[in-house]
Amino acid sequence: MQNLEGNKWYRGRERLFVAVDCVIFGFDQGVLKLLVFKRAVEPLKGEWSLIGSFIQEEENANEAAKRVLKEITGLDDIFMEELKTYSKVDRDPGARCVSISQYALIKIEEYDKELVEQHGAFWFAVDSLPSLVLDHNQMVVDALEHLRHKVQFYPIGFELLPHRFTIPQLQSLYEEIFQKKLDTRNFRKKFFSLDLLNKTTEKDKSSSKKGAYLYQFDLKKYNTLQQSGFNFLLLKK
Amino acid sequence: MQNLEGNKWYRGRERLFVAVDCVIFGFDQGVLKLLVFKRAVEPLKGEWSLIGSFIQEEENANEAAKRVLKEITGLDDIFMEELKTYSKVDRDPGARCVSISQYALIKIEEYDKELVEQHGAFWFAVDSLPSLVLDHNQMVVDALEHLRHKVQFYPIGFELLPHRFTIPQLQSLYEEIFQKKLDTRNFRKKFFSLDLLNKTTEKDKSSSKKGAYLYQFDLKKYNTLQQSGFNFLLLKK
DNA sequence: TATAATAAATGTAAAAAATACATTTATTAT
DNA sequence: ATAATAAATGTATTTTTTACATTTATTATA
Repeated sequence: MQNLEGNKWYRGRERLFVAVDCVIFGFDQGVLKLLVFKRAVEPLKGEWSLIGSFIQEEENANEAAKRVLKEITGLDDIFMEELKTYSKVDRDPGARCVSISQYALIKIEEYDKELVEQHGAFWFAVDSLPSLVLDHNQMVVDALEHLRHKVQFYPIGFELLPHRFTIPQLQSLYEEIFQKKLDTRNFRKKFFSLDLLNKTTEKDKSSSKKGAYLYQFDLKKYNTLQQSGFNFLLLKK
Repeated sequence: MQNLEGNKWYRGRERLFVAVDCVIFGFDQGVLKLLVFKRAVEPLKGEWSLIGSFIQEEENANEAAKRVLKEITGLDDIFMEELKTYSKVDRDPGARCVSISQYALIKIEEYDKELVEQHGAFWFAVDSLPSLVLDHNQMVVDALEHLRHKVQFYPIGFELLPHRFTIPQLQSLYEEIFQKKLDTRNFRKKFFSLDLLNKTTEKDKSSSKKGAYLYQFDLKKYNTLQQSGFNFLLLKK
């Protein structure tokens, strides 16, 4: 980093605390959940909060968020994107602090349950969240809105499902995200027409006698299609 | 602001410079343009740049961006939204600085031309921009991608047009944004079916002998429709 | 004052996509 | 063998999208 002495441009400018906060979604048995965190330290000890961190010297915002996610869940290599910046002057009564929210979609059966417990983190259904500190409830509302929009145009739903999943699981994910029942026949027709699912020969019999075939999302095919101007667009209405 | 002495939480945390940078779009005679700025002061004097500012003590990011926009263009009450945060450690060689990009859509005939000139700002067609400082070209690329997406789902195109505009103007705006010729008949049919345009009795004869009727966007109607789960969705492909 | 020139405005038929809707199938437990 | 359960499937109707060419209003000029 360059020596700033004598550089009028930076001299006297305010510097702010800059944090990231992670909105971590999981999909558990038909329910969309969020990982929230009971603060063990002051300030705001004992209150529910998203998981966050100040940005450190040697990392950018996304790296900070990934670091936090790794610390809490043990998970690496997760779908995570910046959402929005929260910069209201008084949003944090402790100090002037800007927070960059990042949302993550995780496969709920893969995270390290012990680690999560150690960090005082819990899963809540998104529709029955407790009151969170600062503007964290707003962050969740914004993240949900974004998720609902984005999931229609990009195949990110798979990030919330196991590597192999059934069509009923996939449908229930979309039903949960859109808060709307979908027709089985039309859902399948639509999804199969996209030609992005590979059927395996195995069935998941955990929720029926007949069992439902397991499928995998074909990311390579998607990438190829997308490059040629393909539109994922799942639901019109 | 609370006294932080004794508050372990903040003590020793790094503080960063936080700036906003404005990606200002305008639509001028069929061409999508961007307002860029020749720096008059060090550092990077003489180079092309987006217009930005450090966030000040008493303002949030959006307020900072609106302040800048007002200073440069004289315009108030402009469509402006946060886009993305740029936080790479070395993005600014002068100091560790995070920038929040904000994009604005302005009606190009309304800004204060003298003010703009005074500030060394110029309009460039987006497809022939000069090289900009830091990661500002990336900001523009990201803003364009966002604009292309958003304009399909939200009626923000009108922010770039005069209050009253013709259908040919509207169509050329979409053609310019999507970089694609559209069919006049289908374009009109689609737009009229949305029922969001009010036809006036006046014509604009500046580009044809016959003249084209002037229309206005009906924001109230849009708001009502949107609340009842309406989908703007302009183009499928 | 007729004609040429110019961009604006319009309609229809065919193809594709979305929707509504009910039965059969595979398997397990009794 | 039968009952129970969730998975899987097909078709007809409606809606939306697409492709495509001519007429209209006006001004300038011959």
